[in-house]
Amino acid sequence: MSNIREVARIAGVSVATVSRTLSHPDKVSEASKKKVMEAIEQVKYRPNMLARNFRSARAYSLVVLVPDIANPFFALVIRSIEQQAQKKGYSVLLGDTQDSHAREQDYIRLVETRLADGVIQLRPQWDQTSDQQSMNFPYLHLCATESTPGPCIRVDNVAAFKNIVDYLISLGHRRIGLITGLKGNPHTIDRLKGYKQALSEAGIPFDETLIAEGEFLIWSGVNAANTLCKLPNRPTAIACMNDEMAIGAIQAIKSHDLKVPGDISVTGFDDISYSRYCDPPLTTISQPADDMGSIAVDILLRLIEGETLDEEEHVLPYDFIVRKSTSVCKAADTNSDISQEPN
Amino acid sequence: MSNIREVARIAGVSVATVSRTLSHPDKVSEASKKKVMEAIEQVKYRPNMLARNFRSARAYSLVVLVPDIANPFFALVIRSIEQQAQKKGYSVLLGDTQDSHAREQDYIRLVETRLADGVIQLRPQWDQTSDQQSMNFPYLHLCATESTPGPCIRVDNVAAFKNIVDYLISLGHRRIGLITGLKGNPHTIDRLKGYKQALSEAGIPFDETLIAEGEFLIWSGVNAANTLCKLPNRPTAIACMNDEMAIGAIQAIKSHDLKVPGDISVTGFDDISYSRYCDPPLTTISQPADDMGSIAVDILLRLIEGETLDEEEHVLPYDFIVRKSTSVCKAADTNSDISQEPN
DNA sequence: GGCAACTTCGCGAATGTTAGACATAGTGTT
DNA sequence: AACACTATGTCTAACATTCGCGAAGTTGCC
Repeated sequence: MSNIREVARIAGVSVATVSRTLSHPDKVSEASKKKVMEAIEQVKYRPNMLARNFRSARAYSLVVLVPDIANPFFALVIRSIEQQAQKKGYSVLLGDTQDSHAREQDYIRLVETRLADGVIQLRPQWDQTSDQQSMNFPYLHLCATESTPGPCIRVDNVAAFKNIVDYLISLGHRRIGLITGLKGNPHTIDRLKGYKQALSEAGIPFDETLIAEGEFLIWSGVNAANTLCKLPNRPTAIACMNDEMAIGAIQAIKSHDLKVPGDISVTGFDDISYSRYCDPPLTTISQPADDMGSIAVDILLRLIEGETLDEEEHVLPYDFIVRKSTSVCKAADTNSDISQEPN
Repeated sequence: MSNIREVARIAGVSVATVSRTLSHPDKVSEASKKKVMEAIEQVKYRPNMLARNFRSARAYSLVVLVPDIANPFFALVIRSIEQQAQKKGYSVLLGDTQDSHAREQDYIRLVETRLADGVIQLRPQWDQTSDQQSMNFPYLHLCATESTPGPCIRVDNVAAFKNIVDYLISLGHRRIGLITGLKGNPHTIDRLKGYKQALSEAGIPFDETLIAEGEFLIWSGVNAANTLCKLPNRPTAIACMNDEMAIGAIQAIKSHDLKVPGDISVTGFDDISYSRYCDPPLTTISQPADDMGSIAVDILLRLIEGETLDEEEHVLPYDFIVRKSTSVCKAADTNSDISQEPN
């Protein structure tokens, strides 16, 4: 396999000139450049990037840690990360951790051993104490929450979820079920906060029995919705903490011979592509997946370059999307304790 | 940052012993190993893998080329690839090409420049002539078709699709619509072949007007199904070349005030997770995504090790999954030219 | 013509690791 | 005491590239 020396020999220049031609073309005369390019063409030379990276002590690659690539929202974000990274000359090392701490550590070791320059973490930070002190390398939380320490990008989950519940209340709903993620998950915590804020502002008492725990997966939405449907006084609306659970919930509700939204309104979160095409199409929150990915790469590269950020936290806007899975509460008059003011 | 020399100094052994401890532990006494490990712990030494890879002329990474990571079937396969690769000590470089030839070439260059050891290609091979002669490095087609050259893994798309259409015919359907992928796509070609085989065996003439072209994306399923529903003599069943188009088709059919499967049966292909939860749940073909991924990694690693394969083509089994989106053809008696024999 | 400033390029060092050749010391076996 | 074996050290080479330094050449200006 041809190397830089052979190219230099054929082009009749020094090894350094070949190197400069490829890495700093502005420092080489046109004549030399031409000779070098011809020699490269002739022997089909491809620079050995392993050597280049070794010499420059940079891997030009990023690790993306994701709990599950099969989650369509994560897939969208990663698609955007990959695109922006490639544009900037970086590769993406995919780390699907399946929520395993050990697997995550394996990928972090890639940075410690110089095989990657930084990490974009898509899993939210569960416990504040554990990791961050040891993360003395470029490390960025995407899909972060209010409690995330260090550099992060996020949407305002509290406000977004409050937005949804406000809307359900404006439709006359008073008994609003909630399908959460796992209890300790920061997204669960933030969105639950939004739910409670909306209820509290409307003067609706919080009712523990209307809360069902899920795991952000379709089947867990099915189970949780089944529980809620069997309540003696079942809710007239169910807000789900993501679209997948909402899709599962819709199926479960239908299996009880109830109509969506006629008997129970349902909402999601994320706006995955299936939300638009399920029956009925889902009212949900859209997060700016593309922007999140590209901004994350830009910020991480600045960290890699050694810049210090003016502000660690970047909060991006979300969209509230009303589709057909929500409607006015038919049983509104039975909850007559509060006057409703639709807008 | 600490290097191997410093560890050797602190442990009071030679550099060679440290290297041996980490790379060939069986050649080092327990006592030395202990000293070395303690020194490593003390200075938080992490071997510089850039140097190791450079020295061994191996990147220990694989490129996975995928047309679109947001396709849930591809996401499943990649999840499996990543898992198996990590188990074998390899990293996965994600290359989402969005069907761009240029982006694909960029990733192939990673192998030419030694930053990756091999490629797993999830896009099927469109034109036989273009690439393969230049692929003189470990290169493996996953999701391949009958016409794929070189090492490949696939299911029998022809037989699988014939299986679906056979089933529809056994339910009494005679006018069976087809929503394809793009015309030149090898998956389209293979599955169309299966469709035609099934019709031909049943003595049903092929009707060009029942074929609608899609792009394997939800919205294209919507458009194609709209076209088929507006036909003067519309089909009683629609076979779709993947689940996403089937999900779109179901929505479109419902928007024409038709029932699925009452008026039109619908089938998919891939068995993505939403197929089980859409309304009605989808009759479809399940491909062994996990096996495909792990087998692909195993084979590619053998190619990287320089082995020659006994057989280049690996055909894996598929499952035919009957759910609720298909039913007996109500209009069967109007197609009375052929006696039906359900099984 | 002389000098400064700039451009272009070659030389040699340096990067961290591993492998191989070989020597040495220690241990246990015959 | 001779031998085999293991564990370890020493030393050198190798990997392909980049970078700092300085030499050589070119241009511009007075």
